[in-house]
Amino acid sequence: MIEPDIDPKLLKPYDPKETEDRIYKMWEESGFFNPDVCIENGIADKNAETFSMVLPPPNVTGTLHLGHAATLTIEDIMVRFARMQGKRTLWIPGTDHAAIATQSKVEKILDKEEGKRKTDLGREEFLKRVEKFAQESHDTIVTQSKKMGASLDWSREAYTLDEERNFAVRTAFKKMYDDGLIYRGHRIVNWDPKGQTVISDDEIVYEERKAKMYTFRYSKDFPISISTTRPETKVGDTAVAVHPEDPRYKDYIGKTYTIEDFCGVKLEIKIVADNSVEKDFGTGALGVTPAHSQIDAEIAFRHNLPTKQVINEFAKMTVGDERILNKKTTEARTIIVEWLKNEELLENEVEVDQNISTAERTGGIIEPLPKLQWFINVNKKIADRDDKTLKELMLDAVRGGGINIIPDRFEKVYYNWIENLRDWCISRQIWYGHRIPVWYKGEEIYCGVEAPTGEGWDQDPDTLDTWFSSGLWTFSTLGWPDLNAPDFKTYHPTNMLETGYDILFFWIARMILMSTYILGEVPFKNVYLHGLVRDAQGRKMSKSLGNSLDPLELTGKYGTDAVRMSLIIGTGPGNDTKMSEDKIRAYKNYANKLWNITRFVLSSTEFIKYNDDFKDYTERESTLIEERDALIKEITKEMEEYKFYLVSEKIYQYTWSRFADVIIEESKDIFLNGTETDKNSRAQFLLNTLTKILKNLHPFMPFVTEEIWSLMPISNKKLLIVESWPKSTSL
RNA sequence: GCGCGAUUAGCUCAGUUGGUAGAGCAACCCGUUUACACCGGGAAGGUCGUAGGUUCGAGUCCUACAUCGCGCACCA
Repeated sequence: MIEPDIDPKLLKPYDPKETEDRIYKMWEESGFFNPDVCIENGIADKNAETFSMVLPPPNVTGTLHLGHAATLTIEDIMVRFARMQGKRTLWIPGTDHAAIATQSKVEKILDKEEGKRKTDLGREEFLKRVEKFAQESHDTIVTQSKKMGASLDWSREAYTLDEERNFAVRTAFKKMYDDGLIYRGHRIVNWDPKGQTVISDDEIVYEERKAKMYTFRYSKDFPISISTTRPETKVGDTAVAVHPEDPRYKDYIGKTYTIEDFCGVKLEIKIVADNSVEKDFGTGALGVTPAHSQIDAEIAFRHNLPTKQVINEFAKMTVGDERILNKKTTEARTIIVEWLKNEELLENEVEVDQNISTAERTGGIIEPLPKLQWFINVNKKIADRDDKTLKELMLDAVRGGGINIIPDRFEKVYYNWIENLRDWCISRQIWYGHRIPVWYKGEEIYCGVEAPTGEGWDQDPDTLDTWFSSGLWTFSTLGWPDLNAPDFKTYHPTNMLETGYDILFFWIARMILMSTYILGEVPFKNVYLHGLVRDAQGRKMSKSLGNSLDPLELTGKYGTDAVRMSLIIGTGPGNDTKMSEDKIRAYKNYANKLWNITRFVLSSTEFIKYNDDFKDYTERESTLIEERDALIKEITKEMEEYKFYLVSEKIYQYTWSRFADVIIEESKDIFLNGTETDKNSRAQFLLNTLTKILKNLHPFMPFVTEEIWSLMPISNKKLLIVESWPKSTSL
């Protein structure tokens, strides 16, 4: 049955290796990833509806993992669908400098390979190393993204730390500074002794551990016992707080006790009454350490208590005699507990579960310290924004319906986060990042987009939290601060922000903050949150478990289309996806099935000339078309509702179980025994339906569909990537 | 402590406004003069986490509870 003039390619199984790079190159050369080119070529009307989206910029800390592959796939599906609908479609690529993450990665490499620390190199030389590393990571990321088939407009690629973005950052900072939203303050901050920097509340990861809670008195004649899991901080206590209504301690309120020798340290302890103390917790009395606890600092503020720092940036003791001075906090703890025992001051010790704060990036145990840092005030009323605070702006953006979050249960999570939000600490004591645009000269302070003129100005040595620049991403990539930049005018607010739910607070919330404040408009109209990619047993993929799958290895083995399908099918928004090689294999087979379907269809319909407008279908084909078009209608609606997991499965189902197993099978009989009319009708139908399958499937499996498309006997073909999404209006 | 999610065939998941359960993978049987063995045909497999409730009717709605996972808060 196979005619000799069919493309010989089709005689062999589908070979993604031979196909994918060639196809991607063809797309790139066409320029169709760029909406301007699409308009020039009449693919999108110059006034067509827009669809714009930024790619969540991957951190330049190495290579892409399956989570990135999932992001790229979901977004590429959205983008290809929009493009096929004739929209002016823009998808912006970029990478994130990821300040702390990148710097600590390079520090590790430097230590491992050369046994050096960053201070051995100095700021300038160290930064060169980081930049080199970042560049290499960037190149890998770009190659991998292309391998996934992502139809990103590379001509608009951006970096969170490049010139344009730096200018945007300085402009945004200056505006916030002038509006009094950015301030410098002496506060208890989260200090990471390992990374030697401050971090924000959101960069803390809690780890549950067993700890000992000790109950003791400062001295024999001190009237109240207190409990703590950190006895070493007690050398910094300046008060004991009790509940005002607690009859046990009422008589002591207001008195001050001097403890001459607490393991070599003299203490002045005042008894204060504070409503924040719970009577029923522990002894009902709380030793107040204003310098090393956020809550204690608040109590100290209310009662005007002195603050006494006893721990430094290296988590070592700064007071006491040789027993504890310069000792690590953990060593000092043991020593003080021993001392309490010897002095018979320790009343009991109990094992408790404790959540310990660690730094997300370095794993260091957080040491609360009083430090002078830069903050964003989230509770200050902003005159330009109807006297709303940043918190209120962020709340209103979602509550008012300007931003729609999918799945919507995350809206609650978002509200909850905002309600608990405190001022955002934005300064970091690391070298890699945007330098704070503030200069000092003696008592003078200057904030500006450019450095001040004149002699003797020193720039603040700190850099900004990486999320500060990420927060500007939807508009800093579109030409802002130039409000007349064509991209900014055309594509902002963006239509969609698609990312993993794990960075809802880190990133999405910050973009909403920046955009509603700076521009007075939302950064995006829709948020689509996908889940984590897990292994077949549902475990998180990690190097230590040895269960992580490398996307490049998988695409090499099974083809990109198969990997994409397996990342989509069975994955609703907000739910985690389980990945296994078995699953990918199934879709590799599917790509090949499609290939063989094509082989049959092309070779058995060579006797006709394909006519896209063919009308003389027999009864049988008319029924089949009705069925097919009902499906197209259904999946088009689901595409618009972002239900890609349903669409991909339905197309799979139709092509395999219906088109191949039933329709093609019965076609064999028709071509053998049918009338000329029957044969014609069937041949036209097969070709017509195959073209529709290819179009519907293209966003999901772009490579194999584009390759087959090139073999189709259709006149006036464009590349499939810019063909029109099928309308279900035929007949 | 507050909140969220999950619980449906061995595994992964669908199940739209309530009408007595579906798909893929795996396993089982049969089949290669066939577009495709990266295949076809067939059969098998579920008291829908538990207990109540609403309803003519519940996998679907309501209430408890259980197990797992997650977020936030607390963490003296």
